[in-house]
Amino acid sequence: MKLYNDLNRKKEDFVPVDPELVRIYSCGPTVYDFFHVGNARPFIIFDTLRRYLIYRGYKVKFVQNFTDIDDKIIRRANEEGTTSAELSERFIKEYYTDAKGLGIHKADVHPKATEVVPEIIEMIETLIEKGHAYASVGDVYYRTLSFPEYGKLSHQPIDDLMSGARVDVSEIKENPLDFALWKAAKPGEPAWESPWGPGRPGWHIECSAMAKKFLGDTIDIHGGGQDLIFPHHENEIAQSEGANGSEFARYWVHNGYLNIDNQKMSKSLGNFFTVRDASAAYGYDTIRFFMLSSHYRSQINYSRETLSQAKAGLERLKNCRANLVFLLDKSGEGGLCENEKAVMEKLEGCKADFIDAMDDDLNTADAISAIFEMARLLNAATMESPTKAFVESGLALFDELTGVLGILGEDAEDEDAAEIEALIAERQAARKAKDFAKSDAIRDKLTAMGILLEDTPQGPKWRRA
RNA sequence: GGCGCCAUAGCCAAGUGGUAAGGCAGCGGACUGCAAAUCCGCGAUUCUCCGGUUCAAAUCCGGAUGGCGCCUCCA
Repeated sequence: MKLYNDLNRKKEDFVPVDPELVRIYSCGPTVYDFFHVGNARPFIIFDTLRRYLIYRGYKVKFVQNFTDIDDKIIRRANEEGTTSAELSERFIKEYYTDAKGLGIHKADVHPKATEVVPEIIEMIETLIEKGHAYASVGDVYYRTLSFPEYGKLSHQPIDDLMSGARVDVSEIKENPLDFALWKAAKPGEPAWESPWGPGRPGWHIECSAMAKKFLGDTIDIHGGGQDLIFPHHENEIAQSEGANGSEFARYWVHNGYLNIDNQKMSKSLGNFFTVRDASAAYGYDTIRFFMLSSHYRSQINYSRETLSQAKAGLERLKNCRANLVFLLDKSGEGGLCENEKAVMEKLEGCKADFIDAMDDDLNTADAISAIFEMARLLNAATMESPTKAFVESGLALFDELTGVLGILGEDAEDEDAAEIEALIAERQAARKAKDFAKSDAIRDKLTAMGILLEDTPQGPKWRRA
């Protein structure tokens, strides 16, 4: 597999340090609110990368953190008259709700920053010992100039970074580029004891500490949004490599931005959509499908039109699968006929195309086109009395590929099935009696219940919209 | 000022040297009580523009125009 590595800005063959186990760290949410559709992109992308690596036979250890202590959380908690801990717990729960809806599997470890404070302190002490950090009035800062490779991920000469850095009027920091590892507690803020007095960890250090604790000094893939390249990931490299003395992450993979109506998402423009709200409008599955319909590194545009198009496209794949499931117990026994054998070969060709696409830097857009081709072949081949053997193997292959992308979700038991089946039977009776007014009325009623009904040569077929 | 990205049919979107995937929308046909779904057929002589390299370029090089991002919290 090839992956684009931002360290050298090239597609590289992916070779994990340990051929048996791929170690991935992906930056997770700061839990002070529902996460928005922009946040959802990396979650979906790296979930898909993880699924694909597993599909290709790797074992994967996947770590995604929760930032559960920071300025925004403290501020929001104060506004709501609650504590940081309660607020972050609440939005961690909400994260899991949306993540599950989006088909994002739970990470192997979901560490919280507040759970690794001892490891963070230990790492900061190491950095101080090695001359990479210094304490200053209860804070601790990273001495950026002590790490000569600073800027190697963002490809910025350190001089340019310095000229762009905000000049700090105070003399707390030695250099404007220095960033906080430990922040002294202000009155009323949550605080942990440390050698430098009560305080809390800076944002960047938590990821370095968690990656080290759960994945070791060198990880294979570090993921996140492009906006984290600088300063967050640059700082992680400085911290981890400064403290551990070894390479931190071998492949740095970043997803592109998500724009709203061709504009950058921003609260001042009011073009902000949470996944919770977006899912109500289009469905979680549409959001995931939409994200995977373009290459992960390109910018994508979230709009009413693009989401509606994604929903319609996904519909085609859902119909294909529903048709196969419907035919499962209605198809004839016996082995594949000659024509079906030929189609199966073409389906295998689609699978090969799918793998080629995914191997090429996770080209999910191209991979999806292979699935559409597969759908066309399956639809055409099952128009009249396919064999059960064909339907079964076709469905298995279809599920295999859509499952890697996680785009069709899992079958859910329908609690209203009995009632729906009764209505459909009633409608069939009306149709048989050529009482079309009644049969159409029943179909309208089912439509209102969110049931899509189709008449087929094998009888009526229904599924949830 | 520094570092980058993008420009492909009405819309979305693959394609990094060999003669333009796929999807949505639309049109025609088949099927259907009607519908839905599905199948078949139809759309870029051409990839923003201008030069160049090459037997050959959407793909490489130079330039122009337009759009965007990072360099500050941010997925």
